[in-house]
Amino acid sequence: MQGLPDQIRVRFAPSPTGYLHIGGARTALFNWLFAARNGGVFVLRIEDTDADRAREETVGPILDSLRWLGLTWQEGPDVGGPYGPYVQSQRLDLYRREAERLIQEGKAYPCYCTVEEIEAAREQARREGRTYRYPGTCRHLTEEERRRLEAQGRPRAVRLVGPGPGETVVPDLIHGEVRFPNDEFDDFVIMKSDGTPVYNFAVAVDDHHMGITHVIRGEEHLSNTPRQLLVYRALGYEPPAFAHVPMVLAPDRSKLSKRHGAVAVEEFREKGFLPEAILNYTALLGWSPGDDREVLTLEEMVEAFSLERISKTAAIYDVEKMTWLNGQHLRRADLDRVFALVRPRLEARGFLPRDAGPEELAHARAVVAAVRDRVRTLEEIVDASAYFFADFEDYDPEGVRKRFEKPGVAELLAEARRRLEAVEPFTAESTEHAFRALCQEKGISGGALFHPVRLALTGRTMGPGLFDVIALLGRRRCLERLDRAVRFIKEKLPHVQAAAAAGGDAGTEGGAGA
RNA sequence: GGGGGUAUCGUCUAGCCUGGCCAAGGAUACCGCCCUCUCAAGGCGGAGACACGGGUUCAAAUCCCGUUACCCCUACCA
Repeated sequence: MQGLPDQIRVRFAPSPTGYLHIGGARTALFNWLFAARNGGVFVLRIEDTDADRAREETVGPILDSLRWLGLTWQEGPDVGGPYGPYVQSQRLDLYRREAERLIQEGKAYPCYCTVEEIEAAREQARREGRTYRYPGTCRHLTEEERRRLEAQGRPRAVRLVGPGPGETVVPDLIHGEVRFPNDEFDDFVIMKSDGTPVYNFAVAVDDHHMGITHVIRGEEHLSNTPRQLLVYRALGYEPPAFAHVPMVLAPDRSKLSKRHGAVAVEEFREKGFLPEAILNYTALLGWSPGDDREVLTLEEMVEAFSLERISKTAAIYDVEKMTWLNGQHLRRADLDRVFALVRPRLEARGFLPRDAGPEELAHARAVVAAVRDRVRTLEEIVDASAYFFADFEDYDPEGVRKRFEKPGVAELLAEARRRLEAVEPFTAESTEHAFRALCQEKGISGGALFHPVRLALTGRTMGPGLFDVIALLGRRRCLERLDRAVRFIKEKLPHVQAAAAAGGDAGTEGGAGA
């Protein structure tokens, strides 16, 4: 890499909203990847200068989600670092000092206009169809006027002296040079009258004082960047490089928010998503590795990452594809880790005692191994393995129609039961052998036996290979469930026997035929 | 209203800078076939897009202009 500073420093700067959503996670990931790729430092900073927002909500969940994803930071509110504190509300002195300096240098000035006065003027302008710009009322106040206004107890905000004519251009690594006419910018407030900084001021001050070299953030900040550039210029600081990444939108193309169902990383975690899948999926939202790979590990992403390969178009996030990717990672993941992740879920459902012994654990682990290839999330593993741990309630209705409502099924299942009772040892191999022999004798196909047995054993029509199911269930449970099925057919489906006797294939509502 | 950004299959994207290799590639989702005791997985196939209109050029998804749509900013929110 050439032309880059000795030490790349990037940051992720969330405000305390109480949760980390997919879009934020992706912004954090892009920063993290950029740092990792270039041997840089990833800094975490909390932007909590908005009193209203910061009050109730917390940063805790955001840090938790980041940590869970594995997007660790070298400097941040919890671990500290040489440029701390990393929470804006603890850096007020800095902002005040910088603002005062600008006032001394004539690049900013105190403003005593009240919010109400400004509101009124803005409203008036709107009625007249004009664009409101702060007229610079307080810009040329004499010392005496200032003292007088101050004496009146007027609130004192600080405004930056706006730019002269011309344009401000934002050099952006993704968008190229974006030009903004300067008459767009008036003397905007940099310090509120309550002594806290305004976002556009605080970011610029912090990014400079924290030595940030590359600002990688959402595109919604692109329009604000010229204002920040104005702050850099006034302060006499060299601005960092900017890269505005396209936004992540909800399925209805609107901005991501809680009301769109699952958008928070924490929710996906609860639903049984793997962190690497979320990382993989969000990376693909606006970035591609340059070849046709889609299932990528973090390491592979680091190796392939570059800002140049980030697209400019907003992306709508699609849970379906993320779920597919999760399945891919679930299959590739180490079985012991998957089991460790599923275990608490099994315990929560009462499928596995919390003090399970080695034998029980080994069995549960084998169940997970058998089931994980056909599901996409951890929670689905639990759903798919329920019948291995507890008796199921009902048989799948469609399965009953297709597999139980056949003449002679009860007898067939009874015979299967006898074979299972006798087979030795009780393994997948030997039971399969015994069942195939039975089919041979009866002159029926494998399916004719396997399907009803599966339904009898699991209540379902789908699942792992039947003989794996049998071995995992164990002899006792198999026999019990086969008995139960025979009873069920005889008691609940007497018409099947009757129909068999009458030689008819009783009333299934036939399809329209192709 | 003003300023800015973006526009390729439903969705995520490759291609665009360095026009021709693009009768536009991959993925997901959907449909079908194969495999198979089922469901998945896997393999194969199908359907599905260059927003619109003008240019420039022998040639445009790629360059230029305009239109439209969507998003962002325009706060003493971040």
